[in-house]
Amino acid sequence: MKELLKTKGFKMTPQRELIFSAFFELGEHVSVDELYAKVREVDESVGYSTVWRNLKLICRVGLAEEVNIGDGVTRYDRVTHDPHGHLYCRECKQFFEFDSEAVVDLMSAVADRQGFRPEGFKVEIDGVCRQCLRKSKKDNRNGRSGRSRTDAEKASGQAKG
Amino acid sequence: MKELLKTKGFKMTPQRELIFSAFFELGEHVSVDELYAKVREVDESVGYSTVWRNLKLICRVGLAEEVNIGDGVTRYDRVTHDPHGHLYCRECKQFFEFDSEAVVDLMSAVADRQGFRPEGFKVEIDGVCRQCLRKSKKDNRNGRSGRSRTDAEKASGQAKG
DNA sequence: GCACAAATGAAATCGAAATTCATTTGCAAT
DNA sequence: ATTGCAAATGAATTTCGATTTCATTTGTGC
Repeated sequence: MKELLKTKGFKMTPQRELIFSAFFELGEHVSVDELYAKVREVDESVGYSTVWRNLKLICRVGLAEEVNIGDGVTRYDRVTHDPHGHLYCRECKQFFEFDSEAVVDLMSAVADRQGFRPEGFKVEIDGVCRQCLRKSKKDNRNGRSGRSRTDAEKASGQAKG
Repeated sequence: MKELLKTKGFKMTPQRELIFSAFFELGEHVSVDELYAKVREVDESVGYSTVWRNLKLICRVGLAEEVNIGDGVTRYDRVTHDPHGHLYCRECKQFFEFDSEAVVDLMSAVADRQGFRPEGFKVEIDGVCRQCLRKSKKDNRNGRSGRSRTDAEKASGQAKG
């Protein structure tokens, strides 16, 4: 690791070491804030911008890549040997992963057909996960209803959503 | 269209009508700014927030959905009957599209396997498009080189990227 | 040790997204 | 056509994540 950085002209500092290892201890889909919190558990003095810059650095050297699901927060995924896609549950806001040889094959087939050189892909399926499906079924049985705001009310910017 | 809105409790206004039709005149991957510009060509008095809110409304009623490629700008895609994926060229920053029955099938297969109810999916392949591949080959032949900044220089936040 | 580029931390800045608020407008019921 | 009122509008503002600035400190090669 240290060598990977050195050969590219980067220095190794205590903060950097801490940030890197913290990133790899956390799972996938790490946001800057999450990483920052994790790092601060160990060393209170590390600055936010240092965490941010090092997260970018981790990407730059090819150990992670950005993931965007559209909630306004960029997350970072460790680059593994097996590419994967994401299932995102709209109810519980959680990520699930899936690996699929088939997806990879399909992606390259599609790219090939258009003379496109693929360098990476992102596959995201939005929906509702098993747990939440169960839960909402139960809620329906118990007769949960009560809508408080009309569609129009929600659409206008009059209240926090 | 007018009816679709009415049934959901929304009113039709001149601005809304203009914004909706402008959105559908523009192609895919429309940003708020693009739509705003388009709308202002016709009516100088329409406000930015009105455009923004109506673009959200278009999504809310299911006629469009957000697309995020990670460049910090949210774009909106018209929802068509045939779902599609995106090819994004890292060189020219352009989008290309592809349709594929196979992708859809694969997506639902993956979701099924995990008891996940899919409501939508996003497939993005990043890479380099045909044109840019050609261009970079040519550049190489002409001996373009010259690096001005080290990796470390680019990684630190000292200069605009 | 010395030189010097790289790295750091605090604060400032940027920009897209979202909201506030005073005012206007669509439209359903008179 | 008038009226009541929620929805819609536009300008300005706020929010908030991402990114940069800058003065200072720190690694590394010599």
